[in-house]
Amino acid sequence: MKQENADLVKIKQAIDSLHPLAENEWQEFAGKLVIKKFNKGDFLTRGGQIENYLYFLNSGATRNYFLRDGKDLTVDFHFEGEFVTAYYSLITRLDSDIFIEALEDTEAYAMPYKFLNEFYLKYHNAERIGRLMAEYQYIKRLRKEMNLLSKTAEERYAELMRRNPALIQNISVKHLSSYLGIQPESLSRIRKLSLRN
Amino acid sequence: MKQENADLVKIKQAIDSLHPLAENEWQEFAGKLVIKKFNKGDFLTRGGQIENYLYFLNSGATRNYFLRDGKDLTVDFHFEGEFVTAYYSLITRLDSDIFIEALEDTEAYAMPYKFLNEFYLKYHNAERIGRLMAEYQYIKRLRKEMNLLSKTAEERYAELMRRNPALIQNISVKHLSSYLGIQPESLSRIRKLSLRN
DNA sequence: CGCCGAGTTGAACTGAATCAAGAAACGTGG
DNA sequence: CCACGTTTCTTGATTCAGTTCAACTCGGCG
Repeated sequence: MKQENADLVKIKQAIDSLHPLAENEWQEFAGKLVIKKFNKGDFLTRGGQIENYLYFLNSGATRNYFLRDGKDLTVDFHFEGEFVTAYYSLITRLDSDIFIEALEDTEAYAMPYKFLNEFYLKYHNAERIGRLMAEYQYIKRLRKEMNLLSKTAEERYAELMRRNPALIQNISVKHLSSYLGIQPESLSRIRKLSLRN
Repeated sequence: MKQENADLVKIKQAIDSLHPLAENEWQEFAGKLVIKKFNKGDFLTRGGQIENYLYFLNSGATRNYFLRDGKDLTVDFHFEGEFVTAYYSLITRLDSDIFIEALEDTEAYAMPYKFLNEFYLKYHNAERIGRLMAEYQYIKRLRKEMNLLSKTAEERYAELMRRNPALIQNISVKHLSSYLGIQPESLSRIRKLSLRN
């Protein structure tokens, strides 16, 4: 009980940092949250299915990826304190191309789509949070697209290293390289070169 | 006057297709729209400035691009009946990296940021339209990122050709190639090969 | 110990970039 | 309407970043 409240504080802060909810709105929202636990390697969301949840990570880390010609291509990573979902599928109610896997043991609050949508319709504040969340997701995707268009693999790696050094510690070469849009061997070589500054 | 109403029908339809507005909401929105005309080559938005408008194109076409090492890289094209803006800057109120230029003579309705934001705050329906617009923008960016990660230049060209053949007619090789993330010479070669199927 | 998957290294290959030159299309002014 | 310069497009030759395939190293674990 105390445990659960401590976790709820984190998600409440994450929401309030976008836009504050009135107390009754928050209570209603929190009442619909479902706790979910995933072991390393489990799927939060599978490709070919419709996304039914918006997740908030209490602990752990996840990877959003898709498959193409048997290859596994990483779109994004998420960590404790962040929202995750197969956003495209959540919005469109079409089958997801995106898989979300737990990179380590992960605990999340899940908000079912049905309630999320009702919540958007019922409360203007909720709708605003939905807008801000979508806008924030948009910005992430645009930045990454701009990087892919304008930078070499080496520059993309250097930038990632600068902006998110923790990521480079914890994520496998295989996953990092597919996030950067290159092969593991190439990342390995880039790393070797970048060591001697 | 009749002319103006004819144009307003288009933007009203575009909005209603996201989510309908009440009559009074629409009247208030329409009252804030400013007509702007651009000659071919004019800028709707310049890099280094804060985006102050959400545009709706009554006619014409635009290109969103950014500069890097003197190179000019295309993020997106927009045509009659679509909304355009330097979305990142509009949202964050930070300087835009994105330039928007008119590819031909273009007429647009412009909604000033100040009013747009007030409109979001004042009406739940408006906020919802803002959310849906952001979600739609997100989807476009995700799709393009997935293409850049997973497909060769040739595949990206073939897909674009399939989905948007008009674009290939009207847009210069220089702009199309930078949208695809390749050099004009490469696109020229891809085109030659794809002629003999 | 010995296996196994992840990471690294090497060598050959390839898709696309770059550099350079020519051809076609375009606009502007006479 | 033509002539000119300018930009855009194409083609060729070369280079290069990153891929592919294969072999080897390393650390963890049964």
